[in-house]
This record gives sequence, C-alpha cells and structure tokens, in this order.
Amino acid sequence: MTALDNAALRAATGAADGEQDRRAEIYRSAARIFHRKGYHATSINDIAAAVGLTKAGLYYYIKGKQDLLFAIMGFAMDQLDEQVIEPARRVEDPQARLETIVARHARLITQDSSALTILVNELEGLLPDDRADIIGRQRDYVDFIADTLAALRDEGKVLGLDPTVGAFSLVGMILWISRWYRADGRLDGDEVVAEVTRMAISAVLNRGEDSNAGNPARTGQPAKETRE
Amino acid sequence: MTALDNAALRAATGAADGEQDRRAEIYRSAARIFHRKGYHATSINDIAAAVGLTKAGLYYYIKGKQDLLFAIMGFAMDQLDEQVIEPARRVEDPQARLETIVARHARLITQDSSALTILVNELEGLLPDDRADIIGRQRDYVDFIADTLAALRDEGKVLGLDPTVGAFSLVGMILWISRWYRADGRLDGDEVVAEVTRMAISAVLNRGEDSNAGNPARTGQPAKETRE
DNA sequence: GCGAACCTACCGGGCGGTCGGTAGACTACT
DNA sequence: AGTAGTCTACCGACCGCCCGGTAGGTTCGC
Repeated sequence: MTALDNAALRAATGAADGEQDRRAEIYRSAARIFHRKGYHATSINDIAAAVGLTKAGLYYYIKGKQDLLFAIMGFAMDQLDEQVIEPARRVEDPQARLETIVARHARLITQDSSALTILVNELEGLLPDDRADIIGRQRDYVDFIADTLAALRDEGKVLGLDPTVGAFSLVGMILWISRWYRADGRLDGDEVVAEVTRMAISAVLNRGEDSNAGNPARTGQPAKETRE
Repeated sequence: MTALDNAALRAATGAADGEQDRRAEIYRSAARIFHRKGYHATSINDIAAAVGLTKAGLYYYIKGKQDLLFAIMGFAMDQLDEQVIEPARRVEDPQARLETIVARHARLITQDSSALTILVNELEGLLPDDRADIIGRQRDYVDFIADTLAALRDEGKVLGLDPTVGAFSLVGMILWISRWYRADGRLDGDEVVAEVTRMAISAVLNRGEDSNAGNPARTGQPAKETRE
C-alpha cells in the first residue's frame, strides 16, 4: 500500500513500470506540501500541480485526499519501525537501547522530517478507523520507550522517574527538532543528533547524589495513561 | 485587541460590561475548538454555534477568522510573558530561573493548553505580518532560555551543551505535554509539572563526573551519510 | 426613536471528487 | 503491411457542497 511496499513489490515481480516511480514521487511531493502548509490548507490541486498533473490526472494514482494522508502516515510509521524500533529491539542493555532509539529517531528527522512530522501533526485529518490504527502504533512506540525506562529503573540507574512521563518527554524533545532544525543552519545534523541524544540520556539517568532537593518523594508510582 | 486588552480597557473606561464577557467567551470557545480540530478544519459556523450565535451574529464581535486566530495567539503570548517570562526575569540565579521557566510554562499547559498550543501549531494560518510578529516573540522566548543556559555554562554547571539546542529541546519537552496530558488521567497536573521540571534540569546540568565522556556506547548510527 | 445585538438570506469562489473522453503505445489478427 | 482492438496515462469540464464574508433587516432595552 505504501510507496515502499510498492517499490518492494516491483522489485519482487519485475513488473518494473515507471508507474511506481510516479506514485512514489506523488507521495513524496504530497508529504512535503502537507508538511509545509498543513493537510487542510493543502488542496488536491496544489499536489497535482507540484507533480505536473491536473487534478483529474492525479486521481488516476490516488483514491482520495484522506487515503493519501493515511498512506503517508503509514509510510512514516514503517520508517520508524524499520529504522528505529527494530534496531533498538536488538540492543539488550537498556541504556544503550535508549541511546539507539533517540539517536536513530532524531537522525531520521534531521534527514527528512516531512512524513514523520505529518504523522504527529495531522492525525485529525484521518478517518476514525485509520486514526485508530496510527494512534495504536504510536502508543506501542511510547510503550517501548517507557519499558526501556522501566528496565533502567530496575537496574537502579533511574530513580523516581515515571516511565510514561519520561517517554513522552523524550519523544517531545525529539519530535520538536523538526520545528527548529534547518539543514543549512549553524549546526549540522550529526551534531544536533549527538546533542539531543546526550540531553535525553542525562535527563533520565540519576546523578550520583541527588543535590536537587525540593522534589516530593511520591515518585515510585508508575502511571498508565493516556491517549494520543 | 486581545481579550485581555479589552478586559483592561473595560476596567479603565468603565464602559460596556456585558460585551467584554461575551467577547472573552468567544475567544475562549474559539481557542478550544481550534485546539481540538485545528484552525483550517474549524469553520466560522462551528464557533458561532458553540457560543449560541449564527455566523452573521458572530461577525458583530469579530473582524474575520484570521484576526480571531491572531487575537488568540496574542493572548497566549501575553500569558507566557506575564506568567513565565516576567516572573523568571526576576530570578537571578540561573538554575533557579530555569526551574521557574520550565515549571511555570508546564503549569500553564496543564491548566489550559488551548491557546498556548494553538500558538505553536497554527502559525501558517496567520497573515505574513501577524506571523512575523508572533514568531519574533517566540524567538525572544527561546533566546531568553538560551541565555539562561549560557549563564549556567559560565558558572561551570553545564559543559558542552549548545544553548540553542538545549533551549529548543526543553521547549519541545514542555510543549509536548499538551499532546499527552489529560486532566483526568492517573497523574495530576502538579506531579507532571514536577516530573518534567526535574527532567529538564537534569537534562541540562552536569553530572558530577562525566562517566559518559567520549560517548563510549554506540548510538546505533554510523555518522556521516549524506542524502538528497 | 435609537443604537446595540442579533437574524435571515444570500454571494462568489474554491473545494474534493467524477465523468466522459482521447492520444498514443502496444498487441492481434488477417 | 494494414488495421482493429485494448490498455495506460492522462485532461477539460463539470457537480454539489460548504466556506468566509456581507447586505439589509428586526428585535429590544433604554
């Protein structure tokens, strides 16, 4: 269904049409425009013009605006699965695993933030069923991070941090990169990834002696929530 | 111009009391709906119905959809100025100042995230001049945080962290709260604020001896790989 | 009777989406 | 070799709907 799947299908079947390239180009263009202007502010005409087609011509390739959005989000979640979650799952040490997650996710965003950013910003544009699908996959991701934080806590490397709050906070830090990072800016992508990764780890790990009083002791309680 | 300004105006002039309440209610409703559905997906009719007016009746109070958005964002920036930046500016110790910023900003979001979230999510809905205004004020805020981090660095409490990256990352962590925090969840607002504040401080401060120096653990990413 | 606070009715326009084509490449049969 | 049929990749014209916004009242408290 996604551009990637189609590419894989073509490679497998040898049905090497240019059609799959065209379709991939459409998804890529649409993702870029959705990212820049937002889903609702983007018209089908905008996308058609960007790929050199009329609106009617574009409909030869897509089923509708919402399907297009869902396809892009599915592609983004696939990216996250393949390039962040799966590699991290193979790392057994929790701290190294957390570093892998943050570094790889941050790196994806500095490389091309379009699809991954749409993934979190345009959920309300989806049909309810599609939205449930995407939200479920996102929740799995946050749970994966929270489990890693819980493992760190069990090792004694983390004290008094709620894993869920920690996971959400790290995700927020990472996703926000797409709002301020510019490839042509002062820092290059590798530097940004390294900085953010260091911050994330240090946000979560214990400092030897807690010199930082003023923090109530009611922190051992894990809390399970929420939606979206 | 904003609801707040109008309230101030009313107090000053003693004029037209009920109208200002109505106008404030309209801004509040609009902010809530923009927050829930997004600016472009919200119609003037949605807002009118929410406050018990017809569309034409609503236009007695507002000048247009974009002005409404700008007014809400201006109100949100005023909130940030008055309840976060100004109080923090009076704190001289950089670490305490940073704690003030994070805690107060986080608290604003747990209390009512509508306007503050619109502030960052709907910038493209504004006219260029209005957008420039808001973006300028946002940049001032980030610079304020970055300056605080720079002061911490000069005290030796922070090593090797770029203040700009640090500031953006903290802001991302804070703003993201509005996406996952639910007032009726397991954690109450105070707990969330405390957790996030602790994470923010520890993300930024040096740990006594840097056991992590040189970045020994693999991050899972081979550096340097250009694309596009 | 006058202004504030609304309403009904309407407008132009852009939206997502559809329909009926058709140029051109390719195949099939004679 | 000619030609009829078929399929892919598109286009121009159009549809119904709803949008932001407005013109011109009407109601009602003073």
